[in-house]
Amino acid sequence: MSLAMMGEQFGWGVIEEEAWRKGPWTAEEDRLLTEYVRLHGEGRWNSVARLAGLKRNGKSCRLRWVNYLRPDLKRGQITPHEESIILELHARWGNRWSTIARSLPGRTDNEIKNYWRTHFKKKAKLSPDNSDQAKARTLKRQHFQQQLLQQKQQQQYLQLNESDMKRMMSLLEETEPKAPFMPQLRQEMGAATSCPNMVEEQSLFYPMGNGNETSNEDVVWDGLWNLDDYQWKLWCSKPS
DNA sequence: AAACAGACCAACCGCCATGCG
DNA sequence: ACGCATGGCGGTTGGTCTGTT
Repeated sequence: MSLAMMGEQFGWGVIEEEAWRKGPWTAEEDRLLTEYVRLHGEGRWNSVARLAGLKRNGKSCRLRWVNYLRPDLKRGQITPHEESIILELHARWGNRWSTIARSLPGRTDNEIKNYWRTHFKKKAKLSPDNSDQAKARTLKRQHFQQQLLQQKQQQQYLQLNESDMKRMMSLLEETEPKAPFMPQLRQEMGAATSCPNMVEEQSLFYPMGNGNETSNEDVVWDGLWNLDDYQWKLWCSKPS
């Protein structure tokens, strides 16, 4: 007899299924969770589930909020600059995604993890020709998704009321000083990071720019697309 | 046009650390 | 000191979409 059948026979499988919902979140669930967090703040995730009337466990609620519903999330495609930071920090820290994410405000560890896995883990295995094709395909896809996202964000902004805006601003103010890419700090520390391995061990300085940087840097990173791990480490250890 | 392969990403799972009674 | 609850993290899975054959 399977576990499922036993559960059905004795009832507990059914009870369990009723207790916690799984799978994709509905718009209504998102609304309930967002509303609850807006009123009571983050934390106590198990209570959130109960008090907000959600049939989701605390873990699921936290994950949904952190990875998808948080108002300070940046969303949209990773910029070349962010990409360089991800590569750089991954070379330094390995798969410590949450640590890497802290240096990229508005990005989640899950997002970075997914990005790295799809863009870099397999990238090294591809031949140059396939790599070009894949990149072109990815860019095309990203462009399309970006358009959709912009439309969605515009709609969301229109729906934001004043209190939402205030909350967002206070969140930004809270996170701003912790951001590791403050130009004045960079000056004070005299950091010159023309090569990834020259970043300070604990103090990180990553000017994010506006995502429109192109030209030389893009050319450099285009070349890096095809580096495998070993080549990448060699490149990192190059004197500038 | 349909089948297939690969890319992408949301969500789940298991483990570990921490805080609290 | 111990056990429990909770939150955080990294790895993995599964569904969907898109491009290729």
